[in-house]
Amino acid sequence: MPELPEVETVRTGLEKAWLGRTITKVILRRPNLRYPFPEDFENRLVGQKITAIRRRAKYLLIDTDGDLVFLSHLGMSGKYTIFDAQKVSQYDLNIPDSKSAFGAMSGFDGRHDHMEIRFDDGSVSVYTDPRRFGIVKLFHRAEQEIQPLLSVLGPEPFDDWNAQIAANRCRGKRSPIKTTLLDQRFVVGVGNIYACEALHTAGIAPTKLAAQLVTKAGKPTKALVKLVDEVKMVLTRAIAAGGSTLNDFADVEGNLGYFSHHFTIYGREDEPCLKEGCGGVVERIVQSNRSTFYCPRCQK
DNA sequence: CAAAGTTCCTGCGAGC
DNA sequence: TGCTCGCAGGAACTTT
Repeated sequence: MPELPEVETVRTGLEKAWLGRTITKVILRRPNLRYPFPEDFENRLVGQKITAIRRRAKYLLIDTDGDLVFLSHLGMSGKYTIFDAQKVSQYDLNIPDSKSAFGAMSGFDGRHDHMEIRFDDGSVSVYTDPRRFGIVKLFHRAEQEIQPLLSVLGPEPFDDWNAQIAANRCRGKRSPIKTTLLDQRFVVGVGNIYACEALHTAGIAPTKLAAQLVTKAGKPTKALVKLVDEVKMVLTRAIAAGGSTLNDFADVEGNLGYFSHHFTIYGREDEPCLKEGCGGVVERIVQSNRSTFYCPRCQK
């Protein structure tokens, strides 16, 4: 569940469950996700009190009072499920650490519950990730600047990004604009779904070359100005939708997924374009090995 | 067959 | 012409 809006929703949920709490135990049920878990990960976290939950791009950055930063990326299928103390009391936590006590959760058998974090208030958070594309790192706060994963990132869409900055990046670029949107050096947080959505709303063909959205003078075209605006809009709306589903976050069901009811183009191949008066039919193409959904009629 | 993400490798074109 | 550099596109990771 991992584009910026979903990560931001998770961030808010974790803030609610973790902030001010102290970690009493960490259990890992396998040696790695995408990368090996950090050296001595469990012991270093025990006794640490959570002082902030931040987000950078699609990364969650959890600060502790011992000046550690616990970095968590959800990959494609990672999620956290929060069990409060009352819920936890329904489970037997004294079973061997190698086995998840939360097997009944989310319809899974617990096989993919790779990490368990217990807190001093009796709550337990379980990280589940079937595909294991997720990432976990642990470093000192002072080392954050030199983290390779973070140092390559481009601007946050809301804080540091505008049409001129986008134009500077698009200038001379021979990649399609869809591919460019997915490039986290161009702008962070946009993934396959919201890239499709923003291009549709902005009326721009995903195959259009990035360079075509910049004038000879290096200024953004009207289309690029609109696109930058639509990216921010679609992300804002999705965050708002996520915020409204936050109650579900603490639910044992843990069904915090994409806010798919709001998609106007993604996943709608062969269905009618929803743009007012367009009458086109949604097509699916593949760009850089990713599906792109668009309307050939209203996206030029 | 496809899937919401990211890194790494290869191959190609531009330029010296 | 030949080599190097940088960029663009694709494969790979994994399970359902």
